[in-house]
Amino acid sequence: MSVQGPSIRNGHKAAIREENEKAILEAAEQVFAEYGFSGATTSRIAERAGIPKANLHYYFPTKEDLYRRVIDNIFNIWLEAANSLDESDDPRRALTRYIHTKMDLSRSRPLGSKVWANEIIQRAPIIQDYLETTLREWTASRAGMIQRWIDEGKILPIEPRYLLYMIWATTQHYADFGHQITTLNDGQELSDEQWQEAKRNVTEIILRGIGISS
Amino acid sequence: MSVQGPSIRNGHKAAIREENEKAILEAAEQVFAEYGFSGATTSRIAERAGIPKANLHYYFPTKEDLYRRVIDNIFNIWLEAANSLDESDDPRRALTRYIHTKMDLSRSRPLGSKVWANEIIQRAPIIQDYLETTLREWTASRAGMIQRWIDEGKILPIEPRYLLYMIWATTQHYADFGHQITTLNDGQELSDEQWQEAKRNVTEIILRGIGISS
DNA sequence: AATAATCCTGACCGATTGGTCAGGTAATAA
DNA sequence: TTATTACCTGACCAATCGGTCAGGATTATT
Repeated sequence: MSVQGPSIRNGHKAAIREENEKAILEAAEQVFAEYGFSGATTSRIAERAGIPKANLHYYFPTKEDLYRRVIDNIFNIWLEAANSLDESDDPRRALTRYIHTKMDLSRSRPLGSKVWANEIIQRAPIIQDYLETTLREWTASRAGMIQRWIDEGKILPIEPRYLLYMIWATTQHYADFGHQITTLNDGQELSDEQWQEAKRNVTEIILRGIGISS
Repeated sequence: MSVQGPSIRNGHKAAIREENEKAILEAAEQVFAEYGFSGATTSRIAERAGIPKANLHYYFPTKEDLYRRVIDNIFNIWLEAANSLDESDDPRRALTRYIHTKMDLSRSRPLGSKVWANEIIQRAPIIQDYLETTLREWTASRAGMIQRWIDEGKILPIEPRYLLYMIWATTQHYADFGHQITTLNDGQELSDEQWQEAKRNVTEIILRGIGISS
């Protein structure tokens, strides 16, 4: 978190590495988000990072290595955000916090969401193992949590999985389809007020939809 | 709709053309859905259509021509489905029908949805004009319709646009993220029963969410 | 039967792809 | 100071890209 002349003072080399890797990863996220894995080119990424292509391949030997690192970053950010579901045992509080967190991520890190979307649309050629391990476990555990709320009569009986899908779909839509939303907003990105309103609407509809009266 | 030895009898040439164009468009939808515009290659499309690449370029001079035709098909199908919103003035009936239609389309034509998703993620380089004309008009008109329901007290006050986005996001998620859903379903595609359950859950949560009691 | 129109395709084009490599420069360790 | 290590990059590679083209094969028109 600390901001200081690159890296720990001492280690000019280390600082250079850190700086370049960061620039490359940022550029890669942009290009992968926009063109998908196959459509992205390493020369375009290098250009956007402001370095020669050969230098990019010095840090990341193959395009796939770079792609994996980008996906890794995103997945970890999402996993962290996912914890917001656990911080309360009250469904209203837990779900409100989770939906808000995901909406905020769609606004602050739309590129990550797009890379993920591209990867899934392409049938997850690279990260299938994530889906089958971490994501599957996470989903099962949270579905169980929601089921308990149902059993305790805190929310109406619905299939937990389909509720989770709805939350993912709706929140990530604001990142993945941001361009469409902007166009339908007369070419203007959603203002702070509109974003607040969207969050409120999404949260209210879903909560009320599962029987949590506002 | 009629099935008969290719084309209208008479015109063997016309029949051949019809057959080949269809094969190419089908193959193109698959490949564009999976790889996006930049990632798709004409040779891969030709291969999947079972013809030489040069023959593909005989029917569709450029990759962009072919892509436009694919997008055109999808957009028209969606527009037609969109009419299901208008066939009733009762919000429950109209929205139920619309949601069901979109869910059915996500199941029967997931590739079209994926091509659209790819295009929007890439900021709609090809079809921006559709967004700014047809889609903008359609959205404004339906938002007005929903607003009228609100004014008449038939549904709770929400911003119509965000309701539409939620419907699009949730229904299209079952196409675009179908692979993720399948993986989380232990590698099995959703069965007929699960699909029915998903449709019912989605519809109920959204309707109840805007104040239409079930 | 002759002519015209359409369908078809192997071979080819310049441009771009992901990736390599030899050799140079700058920082660190001895 | 002298090795040693790490960083950097122009030039290059085979493979593939979107697209062309000459010319052969079929079908339609006269």
